[in-house]
Amino acid sequence: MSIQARRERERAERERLIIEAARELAETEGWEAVTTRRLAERVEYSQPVLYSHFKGKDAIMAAVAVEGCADLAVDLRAARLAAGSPEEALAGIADAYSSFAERRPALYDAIFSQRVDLPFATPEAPPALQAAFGELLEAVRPFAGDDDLGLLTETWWSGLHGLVTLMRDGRLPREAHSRRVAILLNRFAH
Amino acid sequence: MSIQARRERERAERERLIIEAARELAETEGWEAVTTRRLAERVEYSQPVLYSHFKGKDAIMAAVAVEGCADLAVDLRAARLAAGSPEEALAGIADAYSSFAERRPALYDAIFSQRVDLPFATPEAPPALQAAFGELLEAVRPFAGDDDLGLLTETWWSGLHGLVTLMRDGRLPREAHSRRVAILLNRFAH
DNA sequence: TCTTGTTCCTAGCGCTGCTAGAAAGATCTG
DNA sequence: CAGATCTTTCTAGCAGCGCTAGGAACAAGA
Repeated sequence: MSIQARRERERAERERLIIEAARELAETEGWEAVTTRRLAERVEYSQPVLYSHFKGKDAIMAAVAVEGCADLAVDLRAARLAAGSPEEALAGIADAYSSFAERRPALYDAIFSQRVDLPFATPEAPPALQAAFGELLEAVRPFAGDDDLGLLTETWWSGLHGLVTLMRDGRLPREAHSRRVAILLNRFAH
Repeated sequence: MSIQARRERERAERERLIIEAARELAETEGWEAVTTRRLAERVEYSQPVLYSHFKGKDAIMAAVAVEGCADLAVDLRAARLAAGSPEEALAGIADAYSSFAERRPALYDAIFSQRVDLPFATPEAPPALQAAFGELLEAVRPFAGDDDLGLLTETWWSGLHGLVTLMRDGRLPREAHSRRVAILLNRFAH
């Protein structure tokens, strides 16, 4: 019994090590630098070990994404709770969201941009993901009016996501970001 | 003189052939199927020939993107001109945009999602790109009010882009797309 | 101490984007 | 028409990728 337990503990530990190494490597050098070879070298095991933990590279990215999402949820929650009014809350969330995408682009990519098979808008979605979306939802709620809250939140979120990704890929000029966010806010928090 | 001219003409023809082959391959099998080897095989030349026309695979994708953008601009223009009112025009543009992204995902990706070095929000941006953005701009103009038209258009476009990409990557449920677009319209065309 | 079962690594497959250097072809000169 | 030149194009290969089969090394129970 105890032997089995120790083994499982060690396995779990190593899995954490892999995820952490992948996250670090992605955040410092970008996802294109995260290869199975470099990852294996970092955790000081051979490549095939990675495949005994994860189905493939995509699954590793998905794991990193889920973890990153928890961080995002924390940020969003803090921003929302620090606000003094619904308007402030929505603005704060928008800021926190932008800031997360700016500070941790690799994480943001893994969660929202890279093609990675994570269940999203379903009950099977990871709790961290649901938590993050829940924060957006609560911030939007005061402005729902007659609109469906879920759909409205998705639309607002899409706006933020679009602004953030288009800017980050050089398709929107960086310097006007906050003004664009302000416009979006104006249109959703009347 | 004439020899030189013929050579240049043939070169230009071959370049077109490459771009067309890349677009076709991408549209039928996705960008991950567009490899330099398969592309070379399609145009019935060896790989190195591709590199005498383009700096690399990214440059080929950029060329396809620019062409695709011209198509998009045509679609948007048609939608705008067919409308009977500013509200209809904006809704029509949104529809045409969504439809383009849905019908030609590879093209949409090359233009707006893939990391490809195209100058965007600058005077050096390809005319096709400026034309497409111009259509959005004209559709948004009637609703600008006190907002800066350029920034407002960018924000509106970001909303559309977010909706489209998040849906396409499975992060938003497909079936409610039109309702989300309607919400976005409501918020921008009051 | 030997056998069993698990864990892990070495080596390799088929692919990628890209390029050096040789071969082949077209063009101009004697 | 023959030979030299210059351009174009191809063959072959590099270093890297994600991923995996098969055997070596190790730990556990008899």
